[in-house]
Amino acid sequence: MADVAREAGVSVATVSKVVNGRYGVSRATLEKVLGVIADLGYEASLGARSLRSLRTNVIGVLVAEFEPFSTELLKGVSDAIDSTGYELIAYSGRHHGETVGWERRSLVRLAGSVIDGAIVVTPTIVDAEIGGIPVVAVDPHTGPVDVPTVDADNYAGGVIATEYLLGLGHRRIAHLSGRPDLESARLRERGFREAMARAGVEVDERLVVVGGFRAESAEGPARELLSGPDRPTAVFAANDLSAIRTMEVARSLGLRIPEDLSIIGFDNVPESALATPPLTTIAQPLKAIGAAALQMLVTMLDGATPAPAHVRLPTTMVERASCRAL
Amino acid sequence: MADVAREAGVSVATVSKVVNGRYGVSRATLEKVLGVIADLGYEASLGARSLRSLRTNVIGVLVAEFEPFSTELLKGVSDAIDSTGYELIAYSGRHHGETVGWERRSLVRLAGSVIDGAIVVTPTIVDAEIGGIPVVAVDPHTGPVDVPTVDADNYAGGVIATEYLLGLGHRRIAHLSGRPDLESARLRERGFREAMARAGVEVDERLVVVGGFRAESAEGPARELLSGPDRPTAVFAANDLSAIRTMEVARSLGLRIPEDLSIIGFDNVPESALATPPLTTIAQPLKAIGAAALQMLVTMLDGATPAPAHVRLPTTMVERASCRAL
DNA sequence: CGACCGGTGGATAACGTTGTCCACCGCGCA
DNA sequence: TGCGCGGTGGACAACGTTATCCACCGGTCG
Repeated sequence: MADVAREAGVSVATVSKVVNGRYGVSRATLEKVLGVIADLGYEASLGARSLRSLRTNVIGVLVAEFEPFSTELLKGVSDAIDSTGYELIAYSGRHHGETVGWERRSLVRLAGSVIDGAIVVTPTIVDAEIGGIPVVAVDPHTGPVDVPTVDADNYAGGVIATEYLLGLGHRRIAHLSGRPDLESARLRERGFREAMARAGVEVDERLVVVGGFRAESAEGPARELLSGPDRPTAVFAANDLSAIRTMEVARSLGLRIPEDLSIIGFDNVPESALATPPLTTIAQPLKAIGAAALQMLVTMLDGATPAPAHVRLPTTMVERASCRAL
Repeated sequence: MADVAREAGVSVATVSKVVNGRYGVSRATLEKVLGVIADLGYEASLGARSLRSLRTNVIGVLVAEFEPFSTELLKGVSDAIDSTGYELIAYSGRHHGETVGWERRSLVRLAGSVIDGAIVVTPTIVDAEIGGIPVVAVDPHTGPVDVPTVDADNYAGGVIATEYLLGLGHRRIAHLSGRPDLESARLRERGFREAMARAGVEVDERLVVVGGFRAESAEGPARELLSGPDRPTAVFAANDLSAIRTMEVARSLGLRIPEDLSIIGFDNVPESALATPPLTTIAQPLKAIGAAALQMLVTMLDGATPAPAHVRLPTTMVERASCRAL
């Protein structure tokens, strides 16, 4: 900045004013300084700026890991950020095998020097303010908290999936549930039970088993479910990964899909469209979730309180070929 | 830091020494200070630190966009970084529709205040040093440059794929090539031609068409290739996306795979395993590439020159079910 | 017994920016 | 003509950290 000032024949203070679009500088000086900045390719030091002004115009997205879910979300945030004037960095905090407290530590480190606010996409929840910066949580897995949140309507998704199967005439419907410690999984199961109850169909508890959210963890329970004496005609799996694995298990048991068994998943991951047969599933509007979270965070950065503090976006069904009418 | 110093009854200078593991602090003071730091949850301000010491211990990965390719690579870097003592941030630079120069601008902004070095995963290449920080390029698309680079052996991959098809007895082999402006695509085609020449099989130029790297761009050329009078018995597609679309086109033309047409792809994207039939393809060691790039960058950060300056990792074939012997 | 030396901790000056004053200059109005 | 005022630019002190000194203290060696 000193270089720019010298080259333009003004003081650093004036350059600072120009850079920050402050009032009190004549048009002639403004253009002169702007010209020099362009010539020299000057970029303000983020560190020094934040040190002084406590603002960096950068927001961070903290993810547990870079996988399809968080990546798609990131894309949503990335698309939406252009209009806000903020920059975006993504940050994966899990390190050194520490499993607890890393979110907080990661956030604190960047807060107050690199980022003005954060969107956290992690299972364990944090406070509404960490290191003095506002935080929005996406898909919080641990129930109601005081942090502003954005998530998909997992409950409604469970209802939609179940009602779809009921509408196709199925009555013996199994639910391969997700990780019981995660709120999203519990909500999907609640939706399932609610839809069954509303339709007056009793849930056979032997048909509700925990499958987790990974293919491997679902394999055993799926096999158990399908090799019993009185097997279901349809399965609502808590996510696509377990649904796809369930299809494979079914095939290995000689069951055809959807002729002998209907399966519906949750999440609409890219693979589900390519599975054999293509998987009918419930889609989460990941990009919209990312965009909404960003919007809330920007509101908070402007000093306002986002209303509502908890946004729940609708889930929709993607009908493919893994279910059939009974 | 002042708080910590007061609480521990020492000066800020001493706290700084403790934080940085500098010599000249007694064990007693060390532990005292460490204890207070833990109590207060103190985290050094990255901005201030870099302002003074020109080091942040953070390296950045600059990607054009968050898609499967860069995400997998990111995971490789992320896995490898634990042992280095550096932190990782990812950064997507494309903004506001600017298509040129954004890499440089993004890098300069973060350089010198946030990151100590960068791994760039972008098509257009940059200088070896930007804003004074070292840079490693991954999969540079524009041929030899003076930046240290890491990429997969696209040429050998082309050879392997073609020789595989030749070994299955195919002679009329088509190549659906990638974006001609990208070095990786040209190398894959070179590998194809070399393998054909070595086997003494002449390339029918009508069977070499540009398909690009996206499913949509490949559809037309694929259809043209397969509906001609003297259609090929095998297709080597420049990437999996175009290969999968080619399979769909083939099916729509009444061709069975692999009975009537063998297809091999490139990249081994997750979808390829789930395609119908599962796609035989050439895999790039994405995680290894990320890890190698990180290793080179760390070497450069230590002041050394990485040797060799260009690392080329081997591609391997993943044999699935989309090819058969003639 | 005195000087030196290793070991320890502190004072202090940067690093590059921004916000707050303050000074100056020319013009209009009393 | 003198005073005030708006418009412009600059001086200067922070922000939180680190590197470079420098001071002190106890012990040891000559």
